[in-house]
Amino acid sequence: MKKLLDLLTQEMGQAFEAAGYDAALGKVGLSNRPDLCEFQCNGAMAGAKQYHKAPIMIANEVAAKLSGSKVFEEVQAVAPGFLNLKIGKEFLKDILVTMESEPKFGLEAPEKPKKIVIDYGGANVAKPLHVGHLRSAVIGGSIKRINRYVGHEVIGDAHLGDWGLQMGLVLVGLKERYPDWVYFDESYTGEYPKEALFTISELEEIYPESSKRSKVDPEYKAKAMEATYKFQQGERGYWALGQMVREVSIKDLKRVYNALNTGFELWNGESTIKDLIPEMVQYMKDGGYAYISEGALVVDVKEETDTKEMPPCMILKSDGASLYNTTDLATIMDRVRNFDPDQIIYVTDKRQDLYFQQVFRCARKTKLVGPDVDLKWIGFGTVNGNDGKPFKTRDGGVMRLENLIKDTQDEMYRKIREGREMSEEEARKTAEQVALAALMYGDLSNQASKDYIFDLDRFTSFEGDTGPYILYTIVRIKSILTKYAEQGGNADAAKLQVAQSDAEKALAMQLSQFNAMMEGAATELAPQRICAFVYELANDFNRFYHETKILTEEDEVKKAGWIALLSLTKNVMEDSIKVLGFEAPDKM
RNA sequence: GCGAUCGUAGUCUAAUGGAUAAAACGAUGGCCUCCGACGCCGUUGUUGCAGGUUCGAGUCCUGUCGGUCGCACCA
Repeated sequence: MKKLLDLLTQEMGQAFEAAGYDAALGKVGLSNRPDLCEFQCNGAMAGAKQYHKAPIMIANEVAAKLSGSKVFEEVQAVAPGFLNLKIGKEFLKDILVTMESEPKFGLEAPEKPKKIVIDYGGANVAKPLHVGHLRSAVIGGSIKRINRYVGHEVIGDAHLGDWGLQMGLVLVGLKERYPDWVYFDESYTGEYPKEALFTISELEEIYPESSKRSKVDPEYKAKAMEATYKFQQGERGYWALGQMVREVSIKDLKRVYNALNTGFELWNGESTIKDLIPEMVQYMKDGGYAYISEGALVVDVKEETDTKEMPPCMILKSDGASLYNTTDLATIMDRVRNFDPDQIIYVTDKRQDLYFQQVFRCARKTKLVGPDVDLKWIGFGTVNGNDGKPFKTRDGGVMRLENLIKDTQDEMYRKIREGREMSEEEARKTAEQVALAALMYGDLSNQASKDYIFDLDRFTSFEGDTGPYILYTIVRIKSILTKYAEQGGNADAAKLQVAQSDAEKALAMQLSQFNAMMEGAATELAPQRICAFVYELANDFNRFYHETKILTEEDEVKKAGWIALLSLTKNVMEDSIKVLGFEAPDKM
C-alpha cells in the first residue's frame, strides 16, 4: 500500500499539472495548523518565482482543479498562497480497509531487502552491566526489531569485550587465588575442566580487586600484561581459562539482557577474531596504507576538507600489541567475509564519535569494506540522575543495570498493588511487564543522541507520555473488545464505516500514517518516532473513546464499525510497541 | 588551545526551512446512575545573546556566552 502523503501528493501534483505548473510543486505535508486544515501544500509559494506570478493566484488555479476530487473533500487557497486541505472521509475509510487486509498494515516490503549487522553490546567479561549499557541494549535492540519488521535481515552481535588488559587482570587475579589450577601448569597436556570452577560473583569480585592492585603494584601490573599477552597469543592454559571466563560471563549477561527482552544472534567477542589480526595487519602493510609513526603502526585518515585535527588511526601499539581499533577493524573484516552485509550499524556512547570516524575512514581507505557497504554509527547520550549528572547509586557508586531494573519493577509493583485488586502473583508478573515498558519507553521516547534524566517516578507513572500510559490504553481497548465478544459480537467480522465525528476521523488519520512512520523510523534509525506515533495514537483513541458510547450503541452497523476501528487501533499499537521491545498485558 | 555537540515554558521533552513553536509533568477549574476517571475538557507559561541568508529561521551561516564531551599507544 502506498503511503498516505504520497497518495495525496500524487493527487495534488496532477492538479498542479492540470493548471499548467510543475507537478513536483504538489508536495503535500501534514498541517502545522490543525485548527485550519488537516494537510497542507506550499507549492504555490515555491512556484511563485519560477512562474512570476503571485502565489495566491497559483493556489487558486490549483484549488479549482480539485473541486470534484474524492481524495480531498475541501481545498482552500489562503493568503499568501497556502493550500489548506481536508481529506475525503470515504477515501480515508478505503485506506483503513486496505490496511486491515494487508500484512503489516500496508507497510510495503523493501525492493531489495538489506542484510544488516548491528553491534549494540559493548559488555565486558567479568564486569556487571551498568546503567550505560541500558541505552545500547534498548536502542540497538529496537533498531534491530524495526529493521526486521520493515523486511530486512538483521544480525545482532554482542561484540563482547574479552580481549584487552581486563582479561589479563581477571586471569592473573584467578591465578593469585588458585595458583594450583592446571590452567597455570605449563607442562599440563590433558583436558581442562568442563565445568566452571568459579561463579560470576567471584569474577565480579576479582576484577575490581585486580584492577585496583595493578594501579599501585607495578610488578602485579606486569604480570597482568603478561597474562594478557599469553591469552592473546592463545597459550593453551590461558586461552582455555579465558574461554571459561567468557562462558560464565555470557551466561550472566544473558540473564540480564533477557530481563530487557533483548538478545543477540552472535555472542562474538574481540577474541573471536584474534586469528584475523595478523592477516589484517599484513594486508594494511602490503597495501601501503600502514606505516610506523612514533613506534606504532598507523593509517592516516586525514582528508583535505577536514577543518579539525584528525589523528591517524592506530593499528598496533608501539609494543606490537593490538588495541580497540585493531579488533574493531578485524571484526569488520570478519563480518564482511561471513555475512557480506549491506550495512553495519554501531550503537555506542556518543563520546566515541571521533573514534568511529577514524575507524570508518580507515576501513574505507584500506578497502576493508567496499563503497557499497554502509557504515553507520549511532552515538547515544548519557543517562543522568535528577541532578543532571550521570546516574549513580545513592552512595555515589555505579548503578548496576539489574538493580535499576529491579528498582523499576518494585516501584511498578507498589503502584499496581496500590489501586487495584490483584493477586500478589499476578501483580508481580504484571509489574515486570509494565516496568519493562516504563524503562524502554522512558529511554526510547528521547532522541538517542541526547542525554536524558532517569526519573523513576515519571517513567513509572500511568499519566502522561509514558510506557504505562500506552499499555493502559491498549488494555482499555482489549477490555472493550472482550465485552463486545461477551455480548455476542464478532470483532473479526466487523466492518469499518466512514468516520462521523472529528475525533473519529482524527484517529483514522493517525492510523493511516502507520506505514510511512515505520518506514521513516527504519531509515532514520529512530525509535523515538514510533514512540511519538503511538503516543499520539493513544491520545487520539482516548479522545474518541471519551465522546463515543460504543457498546450501548443501538445501530449495529455503526457499532461494528467502531469495533473494527478499535481492533485496528489495538493491532497497530501492539505491533508498534512490539518493535520497540515490550508488550501489553490483558489486565493491569 | 583545537574540535564536536547541545542550549526551547517552573521541570522534562517535541517540532522534513513554512502560518499563531507542540505535548507531558507541575499549578489550577470543570466532567463519572454510562464501555477501565491510570481518562477527558479548560486555564497558566517558552526558542541563551547579537548579527546575517531567505518571501519565511528553534531549524541554515557568522560571532558571542554557557553546559557536556573528545583530542594516537584506554575501551
